[in-house]
Amino acid sequence: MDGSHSEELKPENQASKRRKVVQKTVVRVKIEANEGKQRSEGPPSDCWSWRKYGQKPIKGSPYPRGYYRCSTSKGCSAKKQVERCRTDASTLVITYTSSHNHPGPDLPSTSKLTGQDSVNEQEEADQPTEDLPVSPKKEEEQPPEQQASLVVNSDEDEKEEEDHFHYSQSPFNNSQDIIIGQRENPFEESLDDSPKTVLLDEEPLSCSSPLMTLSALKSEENDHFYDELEELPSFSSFTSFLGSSIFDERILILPS
DNA sequence: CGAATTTGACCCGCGC
DNA sequence: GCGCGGGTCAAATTCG
Repeated sequence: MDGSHSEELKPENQASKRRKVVQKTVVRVKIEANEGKQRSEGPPSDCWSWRKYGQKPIKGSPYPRGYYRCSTSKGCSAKKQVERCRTDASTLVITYTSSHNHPGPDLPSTSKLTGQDSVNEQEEADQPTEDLPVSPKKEEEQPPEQQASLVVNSDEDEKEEEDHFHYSQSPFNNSQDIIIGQRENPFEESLDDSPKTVLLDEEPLSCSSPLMTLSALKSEENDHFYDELEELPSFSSFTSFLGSSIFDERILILPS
């Protein structure tokens, strides 16, 4: 009844899911320093709002994978996948797909940032449902050095996974270490009721942080840049700047 | 009442 | 050609 005509109703959606050459950013968040205290929750991602649109158990992993979509903007095709390392429950693996087509949730440029103009921020508002303006470009010519590192080969990382979090200190060539609000994982809610309350540094706070600025900037002016390389040398600074408890690893995955 | 979340079902790509 | 796994959508439910 519903599967008859429905197939022709969402051709694009399904097609979008196909293994096209979309770039993925894998962020590994090691949660351990906070232990026991701030187990509130909190998508370590950015301060954007994510709406969960699905969850599925992953083969070989005792933990399910959650699928989130950017709810800040309806036209935003930014997606995020949150899962736990099957070998290390303390390691949260977040995979970002696509990028945001709009500025932050509520901090477009209100902040003084670096004083410099953040560009006209948000020039999107053009392609609401259209394809991502930054995806279909030409990611076929990525520097080989990018995908050559550790990180997930797309399907062979399962065995490396264990070692990954170990030597997350990969060269700046392809990965930057950034620190973002670390906290328990969303899965906690399943085990615990998860009050979901802001205890200490909540997302909003992070937004004000330079990190947020980076993200926002990246989405706005580095839009095209982000889809090509996403090389944020500045991140390195942040690493040293915040480097302390947990470590974040941003890996750009470029399927050839 | 509205928005967000949850769960199930469906579909597609890939491997064997 | 069939099966498996992964990903997304849609409808229902729950919370604010």
